[in-house]
Amino acid sequence: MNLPPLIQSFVLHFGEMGSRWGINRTVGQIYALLYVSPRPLCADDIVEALGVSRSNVSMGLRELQTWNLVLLKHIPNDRRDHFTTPDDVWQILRVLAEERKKREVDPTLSVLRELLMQTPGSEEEKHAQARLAEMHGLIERLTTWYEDVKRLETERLAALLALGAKVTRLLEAKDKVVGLVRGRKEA
Amino acid sequence: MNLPPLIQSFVLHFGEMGSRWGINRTVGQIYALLYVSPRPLCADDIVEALGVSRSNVSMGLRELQTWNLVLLKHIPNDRRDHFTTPDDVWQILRVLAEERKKREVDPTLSVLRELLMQTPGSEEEKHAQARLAEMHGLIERLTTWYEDVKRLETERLAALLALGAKVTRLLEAKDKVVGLVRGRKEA
DNA sequence: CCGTGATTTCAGAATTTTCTGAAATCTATG
DNA sequence: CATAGATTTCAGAAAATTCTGAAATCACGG
Repeated sequence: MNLPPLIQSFVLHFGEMGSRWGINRTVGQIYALLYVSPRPLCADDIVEALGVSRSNVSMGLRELQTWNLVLLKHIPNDRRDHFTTPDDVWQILRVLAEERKKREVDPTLSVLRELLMQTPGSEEEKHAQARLAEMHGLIERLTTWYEDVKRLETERLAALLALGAKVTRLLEAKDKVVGLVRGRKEA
Repeated sequence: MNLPPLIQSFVLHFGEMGSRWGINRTVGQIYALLYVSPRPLCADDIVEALGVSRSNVSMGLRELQTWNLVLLKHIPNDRRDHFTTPDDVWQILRVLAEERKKREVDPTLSVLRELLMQTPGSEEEKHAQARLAEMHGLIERLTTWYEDVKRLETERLAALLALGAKVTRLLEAKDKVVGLVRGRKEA
């Protein structure tokens, strides 16, 4: 690997981080490299930059494509495929959330649903099912919330984030208004 | 492994899922088992239930403890340590969020900060730094939002979740009110 | 402070994952 | 449709991780 020091540090860190997630070191490094690169890179550029085998890069790019984390760009008069990352970081966040949900949450949800359909054969299983129901309930709330907010445009989403816990003040205000209206009606 | 079928399915699924995260199969299984168990289990109970070695269970429990995902319970007149999971699923969610942040987000944030302090040595590094700044900005927004909402009591948090994207309507309403007030003042 | 049982440690075995190089396949062009 | 360059596949090598059993340590009651 022979990269400008700043870029190298970032790439190495991402590689390590990658292995703390499900993705392996090389995949993390490829992603990081593409992320900071000012222009799309072809597979050989990556081989050169990271010092790993051509086939490893091919597999890594493949995996990143299944994650929708890299895009294929064609450079005029060059037969080779070139790759970039989506350049809007919010877009990246969305993609990441979507993919992780698909891989980590959805399968669990469907197993839970299935197990909750079964008739428990003992007290032990009855208790287990109650616990599964709790977990299922929580995950379902989280995912419907996610389905909701993921539709927001970036700007609104950013506004929401910026507001943070202050939303609860809005909520309180709303409750008060609703309370007042109810009170008046009931009077 | 010799468990009631419903429990076994859950335990096995969690084991598989575990390896999609950073934790290994056994750790996932131990967690799942404790989660559905009606009473605290000791290490030997787990060995028996999962059919893995005693030392493996010891290491697994250790790891789960560093994640704050299992609690030690003492059973009167029994020298052995017994373990459970926190029983409120919201609590579990909080713990999980906190730990993942600590392990996956914080280190990245600090690397980014460090790299952003450096003086870029070339156009390439300059561009890279700009990208890092974008990433840093996004992550920072997300974490401050998280720091904010994690302080909410469960009930408020649930209310917020239930509201989902509808919060934006509240936001719009607020904007309108503020706008009116401003308009009046300026007039 | 000894003995008993619970727990942890740790070196190496077993397993899984990652990576490579050679061969196969694909694809645009003359 | 032959060729050359680009890309992918895949079997096995290399590396990393997980798991085990034996030994060490710990901790409590007598």
